[in-house]
Amino acid sequence: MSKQGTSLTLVDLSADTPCCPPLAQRRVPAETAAVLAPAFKALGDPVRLQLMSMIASAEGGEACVCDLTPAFDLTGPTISHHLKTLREAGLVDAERRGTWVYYRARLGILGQLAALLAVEPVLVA
Amino acid sequence: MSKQGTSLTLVDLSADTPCCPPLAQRRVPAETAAVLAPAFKALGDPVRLQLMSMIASAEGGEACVCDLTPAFDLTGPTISHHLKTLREAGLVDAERRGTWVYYRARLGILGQLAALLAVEPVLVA
DNA sequence: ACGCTGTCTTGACGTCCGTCTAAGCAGAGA
DNA sequence: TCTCTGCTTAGACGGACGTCAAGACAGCGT
Repeated sequence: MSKQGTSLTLVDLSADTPCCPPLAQRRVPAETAAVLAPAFKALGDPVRLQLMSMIASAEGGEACVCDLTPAFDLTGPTISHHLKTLREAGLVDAERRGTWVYYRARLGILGQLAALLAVEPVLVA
Repeated sequence: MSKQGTSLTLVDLSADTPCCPPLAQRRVPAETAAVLAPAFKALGDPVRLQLMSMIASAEGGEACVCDLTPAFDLTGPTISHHLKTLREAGLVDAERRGTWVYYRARLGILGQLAALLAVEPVLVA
């Protein structure tokens, strides 16, 4: 987890990096913004926001693509494309188990984004 | 700026609407996603994320365009365009006082977005 | 009143994004 | 092995986005 991964197209955002104080407390540096903005951009589409919610709120924290796809009036490839976007943003993980592919939310990343937007100091249980 | 925001294409997101439980607790409905996604999309650009942070973390909660613009290697109109995007997303308010225009962050909206992303229940003081 | 300074709007251009159809790949079952 | 089902990738197309240069508008100072 050394910080050498600067050439990544993908977001790093390992959960063990506390990442940053609230946006409203200290000005976000350019490099940090460059790393975090793609995550927000990934959530900036209604379909992906719903996908993210369906995955994160699913039983066991994971959802099958076969359950996600029929929830939208979109073709399979389009849903797959959106899931890939979420994956590349580091927001979800994919795992194939037999016939089906399951997606699991990275709650740590989600929590970091929440902390960044938090106005009041966030108290975590 | 006589726009009072009644016929809106703009996001409503009034601070008095609790809006929604955490994304990871209950599935976000399509209409809610359609309203919230533009706010995340607005934060999905490194420049706007920095602008948002600079405004929210500024003294008195507001920042002058004349302070924001020179912080980037971008032209004035481009910064103005990004600020308009933040304004239309309901994330900031603009006010002209004499020569300069000041932008103020809508912390309530920011807090709602944070609450939506929150994984653990958020305790607000 | 006049010009000056600061900000916003307009119009344009290149790139990226969301969506589709068609094709490719991976497992499961017969 | 062959085929069927489920998911992803590839290619294409229309629309939206980020950026800039040029022009327009609003206040201030002389």
